Amino acid sequence: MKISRPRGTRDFLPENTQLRRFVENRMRDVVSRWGYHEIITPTFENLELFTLKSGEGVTGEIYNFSDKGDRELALRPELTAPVMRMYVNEMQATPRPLKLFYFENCFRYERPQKGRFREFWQFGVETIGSSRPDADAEVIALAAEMVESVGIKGDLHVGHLGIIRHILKELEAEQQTKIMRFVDKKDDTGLDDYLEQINASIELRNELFELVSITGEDAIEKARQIVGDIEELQIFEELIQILDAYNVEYSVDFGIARGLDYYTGMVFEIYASNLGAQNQICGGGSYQLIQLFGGGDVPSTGFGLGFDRIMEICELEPEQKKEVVLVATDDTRLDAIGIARELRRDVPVYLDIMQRNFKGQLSHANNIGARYVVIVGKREMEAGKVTLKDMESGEQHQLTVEDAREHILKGEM
RNA sequence: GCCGGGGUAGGGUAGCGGUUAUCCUGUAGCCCUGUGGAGGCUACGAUCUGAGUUCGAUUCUCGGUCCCGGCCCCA
Repeated sequence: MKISRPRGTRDFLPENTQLRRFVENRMRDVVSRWGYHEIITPTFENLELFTLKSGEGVTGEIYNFSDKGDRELALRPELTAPVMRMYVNEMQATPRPLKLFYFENCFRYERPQKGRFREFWQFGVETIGSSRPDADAEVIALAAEMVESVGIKGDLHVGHLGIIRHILKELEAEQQTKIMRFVDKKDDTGLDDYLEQINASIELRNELFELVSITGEDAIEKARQIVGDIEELQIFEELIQILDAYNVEYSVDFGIARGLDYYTGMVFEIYASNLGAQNQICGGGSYQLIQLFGGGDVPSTGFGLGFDRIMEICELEPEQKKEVVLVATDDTRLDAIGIARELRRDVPVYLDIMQRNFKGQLSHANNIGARYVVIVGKREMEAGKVTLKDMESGEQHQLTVEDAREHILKGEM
């Protein structure tokens, strides 16, 4: 009987894995150069960690289970909450701000479709301890650079929840949430109907529609005409100035609502084309979660990148390793191991373990696309040398092991 | 949770009521025990699953499951 993969999971074959690691390392390079440090949290947590902050619908997608001690656990559906939990548990006395990143798999019980799986990878960044627009801008600029670093042209939208909330502040919390949902979905007719239903004032309606449709260079000015010179707008303006200094391309979009309610101020999203319905590759903003988990009143800003979606559209190609196949005969098999050990100091060496004959080894080298073959035969051993063969041109020379190694490293013959 | 389209060797496919289930590719080996890629030969290897209809199902019907896409959702 054949056992298949669980639904929504994937196997990554060598070629694909190599590409994934390559892309991952590109992004890792970027965050490291920005002074962020990697952390690892557990694959599973107490279920409560994830149910505490989220609303209905969300909890239904958690992979949860009880263990043999009847503890209610859950495979992490995301990493922001675990990171905040970690901060509260053991990093509260660390000098602020903290600049952290992670690259881990997450699990959600959802219907798989393009760019969406039950096990997926998230690359994320969190800064903890600064409520300044400087932190927000840095995080946005970092996200933009990471996306760019893997050759993706993303469409970055930046907004601020404080501004739309200012318009809605007279309404009940529940009504605000509903409105934000419509705004986030860009569902204007649904929004209009809802405003009608709750008897919203004409002013509010006009302001709201105007605000979410603002675009262009003078977005801040336009917003100011609608909501007045409120504090949130000043902060947002400062953020925009810093973003300009980073030389990041973006559009102001007050219609970003980010679905959930724990975001407090700045919010942003990055979209990519060619991804069907799941075109968002990155989302983030500033939030307050630490108090919820029993810590102090510490502001944070962060984002998560959907790594699998990035892989879906990423066109990078990793540099091909110059793999060398060592070909030996029966009587030189043991000598070959010694030579392999020398070469392996800096080139990947493939050694036969099938006791294939000479021809078979060469043929296999050809099949796996080896660039070079190093022949270790009786004749070579007697001369104290090896034969280096270029599989593309067929050219070959007898050289010392050291010379062969240098030729291979330089990629020449 | 809802709506479409699909599942035949490892990969790609043909057959659409009765076949030894087709072909290509792959892998292993031989022809060929110190020189790969071509060719020939041999071996390996498949009807997603369960029920029903039928003398007979890979083929038709229904359920399940998995894949692909869309809706909902998306921390």
